[in-house]
Amino acid sequence: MAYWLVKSEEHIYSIGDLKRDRVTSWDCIRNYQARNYLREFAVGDRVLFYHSSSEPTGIGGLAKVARKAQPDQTQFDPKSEYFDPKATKAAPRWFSPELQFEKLFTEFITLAELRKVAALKKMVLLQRGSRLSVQPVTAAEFSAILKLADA
DNA sequence: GCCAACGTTGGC
DNA sequence: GCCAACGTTGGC
Repeated sequence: MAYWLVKSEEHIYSIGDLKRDRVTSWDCIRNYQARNYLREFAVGDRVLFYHSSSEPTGIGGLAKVARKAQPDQTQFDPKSEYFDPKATKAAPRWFSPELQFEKLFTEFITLAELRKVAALKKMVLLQRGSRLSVQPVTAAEFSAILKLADA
């Protein structure tokens, strides 16, 4: 089983929204490295849900991969802001897995708190200038974060 | 709102 | 294939 972290701007789609929806298609990702990771998502993988552009920023809870990545439908829709004229149904460019709500942390874990944890020093999220919106997480990092969340 | 860091685009 | 210009992300 693999572990991941996905970022979402809180005001656009929050862990609370995922709790309400129960399941959502993780679409509109338009970055090749993130896309490559999304294609590695396997059913049952666990996902840390990170809020960016929030006050404070940090990890709000957990999700689980409910379905492996399928072609992201927004790339085919000329009316969508995420339309990609170079994508075709035969050769889709962008993919989206489905995420299922797992839990809301009772204690939101802020970025500042994450930075204080020695075991997380090498976490992708905490590296200088890390803007990637889909990131791999190691098993050790994942369990250190669960411990912080008391989950 | 600022701006550093990074990704993407496109001319050559 | 290089690289300058430009756009975006995201913390502060």
